[in-house]
Amino acid sequence: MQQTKRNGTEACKSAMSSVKDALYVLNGKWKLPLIIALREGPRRFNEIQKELVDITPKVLSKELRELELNEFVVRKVYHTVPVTVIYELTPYSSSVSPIIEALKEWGEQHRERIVKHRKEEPVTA
Amino acid sequence: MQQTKRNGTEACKSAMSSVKDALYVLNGKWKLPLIIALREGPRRFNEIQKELVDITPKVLSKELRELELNEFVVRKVYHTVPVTVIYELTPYSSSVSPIIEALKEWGEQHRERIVKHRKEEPVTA
DNA sequence: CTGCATCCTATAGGATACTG
DNA sequence: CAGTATCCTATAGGATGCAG
Repeated sequence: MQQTKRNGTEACKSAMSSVKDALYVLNGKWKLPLIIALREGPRRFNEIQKELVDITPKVLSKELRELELNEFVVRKVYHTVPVTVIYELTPYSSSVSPIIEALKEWGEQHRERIVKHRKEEPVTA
Repeated sequence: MQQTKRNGTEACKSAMSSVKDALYVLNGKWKLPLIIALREGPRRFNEIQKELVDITPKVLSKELRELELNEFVVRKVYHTVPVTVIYELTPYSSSVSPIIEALKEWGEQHRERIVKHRKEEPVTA
């Protein structure tokens, strides 16, 4: 089976669809930051909201539900008065650590790169 | 400096903001798949469109412009008739490879996990 | 405290048709 | 061939207020 035309190779197609799957599950602005926050330990709704700074309760609630569905997070309810709800990571959630590390490394380096570029340029206007 | 309350640690905050930076640049459905496609070699607009299957010219055009801005891609124009335009990856683009690899690995494993779960469950309704 | 209900805006992304 | 123009929908995400 020869590859005369410049079609995508099988390896490429496979990589593409796996990456798409991953992006589909981890999409959005908050999923990964949320997991990062919970890596510090189990947290209550309000605590999480404070750590993520700009997230509204509605969005946080939705994100937590989606993370629960994908089995990254478990929700534990304690029948105190008033009720206490604790969110904590599952063991499965640690499977995304390599992704988080890669993004973290890259984000740091990219930021440095941007800053350096700015310095090399004359002041604009 | 003691950590009595359950505030986010500095390490956590730093990780979170780096990851956010990365997500900001690599956001959307197509950026990473596009880079994966171009790893096979330089491509013309229409060739890329075919490989990404479902992308429309408008969206492809926009994504390519953004990748160019972030210096992942260069656009080369050849003044043939009709004009030929080639997109190719820059050396800098390879800095995202660890991210792509991590997502690819995880996407594969996650898919397997889902399939296995399905098998273990009785048929729904 | 832990969210949900409601309303709203902005953006992503798609369909279709068209131009140099 | 390599896009642009126009129009459209769906979704993300935010603001505010309220309920158990």
